Amino acid sequence: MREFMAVTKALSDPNRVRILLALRRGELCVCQITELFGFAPSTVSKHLSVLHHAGLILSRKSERWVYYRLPDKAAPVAVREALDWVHKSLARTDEAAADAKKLKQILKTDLAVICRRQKCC
Amino acid sequence: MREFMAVTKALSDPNRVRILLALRRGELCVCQITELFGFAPSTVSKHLSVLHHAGLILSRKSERWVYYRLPDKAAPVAVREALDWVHKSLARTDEAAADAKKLKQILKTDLAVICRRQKCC
DNA sequence: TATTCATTTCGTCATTTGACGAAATAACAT
DNA sequence: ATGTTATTTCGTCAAATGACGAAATGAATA
Repeated sequence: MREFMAVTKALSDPNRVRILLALRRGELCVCQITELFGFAPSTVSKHLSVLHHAGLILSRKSERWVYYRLPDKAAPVAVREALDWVHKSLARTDEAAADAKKLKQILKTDLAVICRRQKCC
Repeated sequence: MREFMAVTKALSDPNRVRILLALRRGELCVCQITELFGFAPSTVSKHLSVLHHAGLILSRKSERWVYYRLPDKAAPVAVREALDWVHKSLARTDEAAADAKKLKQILKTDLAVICRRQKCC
């Protein structure tokens, strides 16, 4: 029950759900997600922490960056079913399409450039 | 997306999830659920309203009482999958068992008696 | 060793949430 | 009609949530 509620609470914020959808195509680092949403890095980090704590995403550190990704088949059943449900319900929505489009542009740009962009202004 | 978030927000409170589990065996009226949880009737009513708004439960009025129940197969796919996920994940937990046990006692008692019990003390 | 930099943690603030009791509502009983 | 009663709505309050910026962390680089 505790774990289940961690998942439902994680899914109860639309921006966290957007993150799960954005990760569909593969892992992303924090600054890419920050760029996609236009939030402060600390805000994105907190959302990622909630998702991670619920087991809905995994993390990996490489060079300067922390990458987050969806778990593989080995994930607990409850987690896998939750993710399937999210994707089946929302993958074809306008919101997911808009995010996917913006993400495509972000992925064309060098990581270091994106990260530095968030400091100024 | 709006509807999906209505469902996830409804599922993000443990007491609302408990209500969904309690309805597994069949419809219940508000005062039976109130008796089961020990909350104020207004609190239970609010929870039921959130679940109803998300499409996770249906209501029916009969005599003095309002009965709530889980939707049938005709429910939207997103709703049905959410309910399946909840039940598959939690039906066998200790919490669900404890509620089911208490509910069994409540169902033995006359409705009018249960409702009146909530007024006093 | 010191610096840089991506990320996280912490403190603050406005908003939302979940609890309650009191009052309103609506259906039934007298 | 009047009163009873189950449920809902409303207003209030404490606690949780989500946003931010500032400061801390920790790994890579100079």
